[in-house]
Amino acid sequence: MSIPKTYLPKETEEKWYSYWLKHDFFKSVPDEREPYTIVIPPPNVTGVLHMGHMLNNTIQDVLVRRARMKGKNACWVPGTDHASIATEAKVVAMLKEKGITKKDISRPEFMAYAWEWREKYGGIILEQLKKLGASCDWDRTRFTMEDDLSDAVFDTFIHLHKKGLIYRGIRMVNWDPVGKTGVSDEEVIRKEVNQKLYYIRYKVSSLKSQVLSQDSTSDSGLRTSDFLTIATTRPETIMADTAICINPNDARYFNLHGKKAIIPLINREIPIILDEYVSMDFGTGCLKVTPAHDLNDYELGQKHNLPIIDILNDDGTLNDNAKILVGEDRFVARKKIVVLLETDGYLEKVEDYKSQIGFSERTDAVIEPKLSMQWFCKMDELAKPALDSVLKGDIKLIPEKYINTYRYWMENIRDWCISRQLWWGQQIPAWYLPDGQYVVAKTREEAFAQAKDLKSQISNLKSQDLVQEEDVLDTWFSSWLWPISVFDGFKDPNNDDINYYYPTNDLVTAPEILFLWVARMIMAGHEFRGEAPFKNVYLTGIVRDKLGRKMSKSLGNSPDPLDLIEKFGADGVRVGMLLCSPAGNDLMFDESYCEQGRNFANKVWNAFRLVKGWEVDKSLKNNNQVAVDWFESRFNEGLNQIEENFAQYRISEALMATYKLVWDDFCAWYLEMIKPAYQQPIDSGTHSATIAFFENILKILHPFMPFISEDLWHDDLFGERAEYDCCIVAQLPTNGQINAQLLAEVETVKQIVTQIRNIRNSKQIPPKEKLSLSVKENSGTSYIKYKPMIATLGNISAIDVVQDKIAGAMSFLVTTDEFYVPLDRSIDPLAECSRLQKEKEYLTGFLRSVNSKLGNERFMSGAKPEIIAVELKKKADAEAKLKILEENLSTLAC
RNA sequence: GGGAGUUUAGCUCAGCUGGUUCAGAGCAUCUGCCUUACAAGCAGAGGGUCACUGGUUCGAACCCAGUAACUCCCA
Repeated sequence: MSIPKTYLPKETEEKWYSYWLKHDFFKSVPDEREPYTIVIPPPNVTGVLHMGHMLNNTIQDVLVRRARMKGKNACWVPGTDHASIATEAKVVAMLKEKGITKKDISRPEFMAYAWEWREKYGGIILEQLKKLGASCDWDRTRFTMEDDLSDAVFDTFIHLHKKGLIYRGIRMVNWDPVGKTGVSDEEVIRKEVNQKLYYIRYKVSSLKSQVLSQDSTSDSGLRTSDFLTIATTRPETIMADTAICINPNDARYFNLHGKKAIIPLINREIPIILDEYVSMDFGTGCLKVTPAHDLNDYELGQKHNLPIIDILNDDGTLNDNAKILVGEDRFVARKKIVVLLETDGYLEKVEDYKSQIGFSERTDAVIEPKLSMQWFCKMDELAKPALDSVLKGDIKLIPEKYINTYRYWMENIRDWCISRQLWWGQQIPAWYLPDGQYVVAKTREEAFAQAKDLKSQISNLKSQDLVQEEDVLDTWFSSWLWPISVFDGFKDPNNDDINYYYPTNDLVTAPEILFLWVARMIMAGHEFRGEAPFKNVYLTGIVRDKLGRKMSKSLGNSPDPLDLIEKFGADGVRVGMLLCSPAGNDLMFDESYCEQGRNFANKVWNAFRLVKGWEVDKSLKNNNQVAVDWFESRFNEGLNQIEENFAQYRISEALMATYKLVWDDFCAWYLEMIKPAYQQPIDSGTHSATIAFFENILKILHPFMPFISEDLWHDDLFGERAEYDCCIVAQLPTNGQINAQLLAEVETVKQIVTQIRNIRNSKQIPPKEKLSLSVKENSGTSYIKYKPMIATLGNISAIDVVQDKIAGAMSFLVTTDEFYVPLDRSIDPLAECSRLQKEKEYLTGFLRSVNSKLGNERFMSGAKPEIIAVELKKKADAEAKLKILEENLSTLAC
């Protein structure tokens, strides 16, 4: 039998993942146990695994595995969402390669292609999650476009429409000219962009028109009063202007009141209006008003009853209303119009200008504000219970700092634009009559029945006369139902699953979608189940690179998670992710964390090799009972720390507590305490205790490192395992006794050992050379019990208890006990002396500060008695130590 | 422009209700070790004016006020 020196994760991972699957360990069905449920934030079907998923799903898996090991019926529901814009874009791209354009095919044909695409690629990301070790109940995998979930969407729409919460309206929406759909505010990413601010002259028309001379492009133009100058970043929209607005208080422009301006190039006359909205110190103080292409201008236009001229097509090209540059793309048009303006002398100057511009999250196209008829869902009524449940603490946000943001958003909530001008998605179940009225119904038949009942009935209305709304619903309109719909809570609101698993326990997601998704799920939970969908929301940070930049494809600064797993093993990567992810803060990811994780796995592997290699001699008596008792106490103490950290969702700290318990306490101290000399056997008592410890260690490691723990679990060192006796379903150890005195005394022992090692280090004494140790016990602590431990750890041949100081030996002080290590080489009295002097200085200073406190009347009267007692003890200890130090210094005669 | 948050060792972070000379962990660094479980390791060590300024207090990394820098959200 040969165990490799390093842990090799690859085969282990494949082996145990399929073993778990085969034995249905991830599967959950309702039973009498307490449920523990997580629904996955459904990744986008078009997606591939990125670092954000890695973090998010590692955390979920840790929580789920831990719940399973605490005897709960753990259920982690996986799935994907249909991501209408992103998927439609992919499908359009695929069709383009085949030489097909979307408008050449029918809606059903397009949908067939889309489904084909999703069959082929939609499962990739879920397969990747398996590599990470995700213990999802794969039989429960759902997809937001599947029939049952789509039905839930339709029923919800109809329900909300009946309640009067859904309406149609013209709104300025964020238009994505590439995706050719409206998108919500949350799907617009604002970026600061370097732009140009163009200063353009408009003739003022009630004056006699003048012929522009070639050199009139100088600054003096503004003051000639024949012209006014506006500043704009979007010169291509001047053809859509319907007014010029100035501040009525702007003294510079009193002369313009009541006059009109003429749009350059197209010579259309527009009014000059007055509104305090215009800030006098921005640009020139003259604002061009373009209601069709700017949200603020739209509102201004409404206020002043201005006409609306829309000069853009859906794809961002100019339409006939523009009169000039028709058919040109908006950005091409911008360049060309600047040339035209300049040629005709209308361009006064151009300045560099920085401003925020919106980009489509899905297509990265510059968002165009556009007026269009959309469907909206009223939010204020739905938002109320959703806000309350967070404020009352029924739902906990972790970290809590998000409560403020959540509250602010929910109190200022705007209606939700739920329609999208796409095909891939749930087509809105609204049916138009020939006269423009509409009814909302799930099927044509139901719609027809309703239509016939409308008052303004159309004679001879036939079912075929109804035309279904072309738009589909926003993907979030499916996702907000996810915690209910995955358990078929709409189809069958009283089924066993929904009754058992709902509300779920924890939701793990990114703060960026707190409103987009989490808040809406909470609303849906209250609206459709009368209760919040989960109890805790754990908000992870954003994964950034070590320079603090968000990881993104375009920057190319994101490692491929699967490469990382290949390189460091899934366990190593999981540990690496968690090591750098404080709750709620962004994490500066670096591969070295995964390396640390891999090293940790290797450490566990080698500890196992050590224990595995021991021969047992039953005739030996157990010399290690103190060590065994100590580690048991220490383990229980560590268990408490881990438990506490988990209770507060401090997962990276729970991991660090586990890491130190295993590496420092178990490997570095305990195993070294009990390790028999080379090729010597071990007694059976120590051996079996150690194996039991090891088994417990595998359990506490399992949620973090499922593969290596499961693999070692099945080694015959632990005896025969039944087929279903697996680490994944082992029960975590429960809290046992903690012997505080023992723990404290061993800490003292460790200090002694460290001091001995220091002496070795400073005197270049090899670890193999045995030393002897004498102790002068002043503190009342007896070291008899710990003699074998100290001897082993410090490689000491004999420990004597002495009554007098030993001259000429190396010495050190632990608590108030004096230790002497006689050396056969001479010690350097000067070095020794300065070391003691330093210690003395420190203690003197310490004592001084303690004394000054104790001598301060206000401290003595103000501080709590316990604190005073502590100070008194500090004083006594320091004085005792100082006394010994002084004695030693005088022995050295320096 | 409004709001929130952050600032502690070279890096990533702990530090609960103010009370050990309180400044801590992991990683990285340095020194010495190939001591047969592990060099993906072992044993040690060095690193900090707790962003800055003031205040409250017997006592401040912690509480208060102001300043600066960074981040996020909203407009």
